[in-house]
Amino acid sequence: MSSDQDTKDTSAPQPMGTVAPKAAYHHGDLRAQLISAVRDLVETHGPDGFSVAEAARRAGVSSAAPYKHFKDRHEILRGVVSEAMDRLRAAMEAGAASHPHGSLEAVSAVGQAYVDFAQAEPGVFRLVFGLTEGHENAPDLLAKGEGCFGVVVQAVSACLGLPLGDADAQRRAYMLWSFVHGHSFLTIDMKHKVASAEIDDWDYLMSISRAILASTREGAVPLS
Amino acid sequence: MSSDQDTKDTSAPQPMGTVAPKAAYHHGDLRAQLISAVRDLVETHGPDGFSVAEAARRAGVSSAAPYKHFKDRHEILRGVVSEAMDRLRAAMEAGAASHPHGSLEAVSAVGQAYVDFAQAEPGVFRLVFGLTEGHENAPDLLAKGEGCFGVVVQAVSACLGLPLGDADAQRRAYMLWSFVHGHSFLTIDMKHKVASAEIDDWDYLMSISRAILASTREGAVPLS
DNA sequence: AGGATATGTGAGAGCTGCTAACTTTCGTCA
DNA sequence: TGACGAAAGTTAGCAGCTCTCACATATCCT
Repeated sequence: MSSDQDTKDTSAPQPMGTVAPKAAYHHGDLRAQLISAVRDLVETHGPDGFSVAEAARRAGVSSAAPYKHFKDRHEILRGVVSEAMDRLRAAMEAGAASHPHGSLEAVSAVGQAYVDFAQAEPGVFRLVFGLTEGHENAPDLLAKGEGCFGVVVQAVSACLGLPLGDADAQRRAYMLWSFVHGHSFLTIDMKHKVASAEIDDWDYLMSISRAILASTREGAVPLS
Repeated sequence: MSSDQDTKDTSAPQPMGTVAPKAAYHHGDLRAQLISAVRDLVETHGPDGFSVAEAARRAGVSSAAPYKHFKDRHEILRGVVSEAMDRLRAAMEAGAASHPHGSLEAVSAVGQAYVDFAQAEPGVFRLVFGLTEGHENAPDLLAKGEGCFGVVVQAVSACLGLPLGDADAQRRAYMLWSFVHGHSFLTIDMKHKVASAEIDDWDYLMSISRAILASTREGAVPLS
């Protein structure tokens, strides 16, 4: 029930020519619109500089309306995070798919998608990894997180020619992930500061991928 | 003026035997005590689950008192961050100093200190790297951030036998840092979840350090 | 049609951030 | 020594936010 991000488009009950998103009397899809509004707010005013009241105002409803769709302010945030993780995963998969299966480039592209996301939506990115309240009680978010990690594992395994469950592939995927994650964070934290400024992401990612993956049996990166 | 973290200990004007931090009539060091209270709150209730009212309550003063020391709630947070960065830097330097100068172990120890800090104070750690409001207007925090990075650069440069300004050392230091940063974040985010759980930090860090630093001229990690 | 249900509104309780005006304490200097 | 000004605290209070409750309205199902 209550499927997320319903682009299901309730298909205007009355074909009255109201321009566009004003739509239905009973509003139609407040939920999606609220999430969208909150995403904007988080992006512009930072993760804590958001209020459900303001979001409601932007959606053109009373400040009590949101509570018909979310029990908490935290649940709204979780909704935003959930939607964001879906997009992140999609971007990662698209990145992997845009290069030959099993290639080093495919691995790098997954990382690039990650970095791109962080740079394009730093506020949301921080929100995704800054959730503390309700995080524990949100198995769906954890599942999506593992799903994202799964994309990395898949690309890495393919590149190494190892089966999906392989422990070594898993470890290297984690190494890669923590690398990309850290780079993403540092990048958005001091956007135009410090030495990191003039790093070319793609070269950087390729270097790292090569360093971590290029030599499984040559032991250049001896794990454990 | 208004030096931060004054451990300057106003040395009880009246040597009345009040046990300890109750102290002076005019309270003595509200500022430090507020920062401490907020640190606790951030740690237990998450970065946004803090209120200056609650902090004031804990310090035993009225809810208006904090505004004699900080203009904003944000400024209090910045105070906490500032203090935390001092401790982080001290820990990193201590880590480096506990191993031979220029050794790979010294580099790893810097990373270990970082990870330890993140695990010991996940809330504060997230706060440090999650600040958005006032971050721009806080050159002191940026300076401290670069100071921490400087510790890494120093250890790496020493390990590689390169001068302090060297660009290659700088880049490798950044790689290392982003790695450690990412690992720290992922570790605290899914403390007891996902594959990463049973990673031994020290082995992990040594592997990474070796991979990134061991071969400057052999080009195992060809940068740019 | 008619009730059940989902989705909206308005009023309001309780908390918070922050300011203003007042009071107490401390340091300082004539 | 005592008066004065600044520092540091207090109470009162406004505005804004979260969330709830009772009520209104639109939609759906039979």
